[in-house]
Amino acid sequence: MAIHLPEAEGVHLARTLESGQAFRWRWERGASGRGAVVGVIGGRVLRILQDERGLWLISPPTDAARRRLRTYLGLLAGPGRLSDVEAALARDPALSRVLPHTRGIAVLAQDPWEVLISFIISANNNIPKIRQSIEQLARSLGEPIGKGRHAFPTPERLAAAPARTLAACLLGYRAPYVRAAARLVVDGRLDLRALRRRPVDEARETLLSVPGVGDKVADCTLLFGLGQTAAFPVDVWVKRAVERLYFRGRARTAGQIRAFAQARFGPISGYAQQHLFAYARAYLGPRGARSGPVRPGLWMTEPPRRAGPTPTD
DNA sequence: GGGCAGGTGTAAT
DNA sequence: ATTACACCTGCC
Repeated sequence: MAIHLPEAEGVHLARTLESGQAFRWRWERGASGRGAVVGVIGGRVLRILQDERGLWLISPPTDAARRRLRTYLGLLAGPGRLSDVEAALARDPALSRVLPHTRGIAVLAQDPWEVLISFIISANNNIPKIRQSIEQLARSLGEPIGKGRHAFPTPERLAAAPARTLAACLLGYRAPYVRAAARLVVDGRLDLRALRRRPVDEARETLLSVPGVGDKVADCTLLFGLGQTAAFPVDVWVKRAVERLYFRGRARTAGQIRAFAQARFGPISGYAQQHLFAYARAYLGPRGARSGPVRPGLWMTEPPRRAGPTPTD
């Protein structure tokens, strides 16, 4: 029998799992949020569902899995209830117009090792291929865990993988980065669990020393893997969104965008980033064109009024 | 086919 | 400190 998670009220499962934080979830019937979704958390296969009555853990129906899921959804740690975070964000005029279309995006608390490698792979790549590479990595190097799924590869397995195996995962020029990162962990020179206890700036500097990790990947690791909800990863989409919503469409550097967001959103910058990313993906085309929805997400409703939120300054 | 895709490393100002 | 440029690979 499925287990209900009343504490997940306010979480929009489809928006959360399709927000580009995690890459290993698969919908069983379309991506609309109807139907169950299957993924891997902590080396276990979980099947979950959200309907009008709430969020359900279908399998395995155990208390251990329930705790695992609750942690994963960020319902334990974090800056507070999702609705409180969103209420705070809604005090921002631009975000107040975005939020009705993006509400319910949780910031996941994932394994920092998996996040680090996944986002090294994400660099200059596209999402379908990122997913494919990660899944292939799991199939070829990860422990089988049933239902045709595999755990994310351990640092040891990844560090020891032959070059041809990584090539077969279509990592391309990122393969050496992935292997080097794995080696750092295996050698004990990169302790991701210890990073969780370090000040955010120090953790960031450490991550930046890892091959293949720049500002964006470091911030993704901080936000999705190390519980640093103040982190604000700036990718092309978020850059477009912020330029459009806050700088009248004028170009800004990624550094300027990041500094702006930190000052404006503080400890919940990461949540703001998720909403801005979702907004941009759904409504902003390449180079911030006003051509309307480019990829109308199935979970999106109608676009924001007219051409979208207006600049505030 | 040149450009793009959730950027980063490197060499050059 | 800032700015070009190349880059695996698949897709348009």
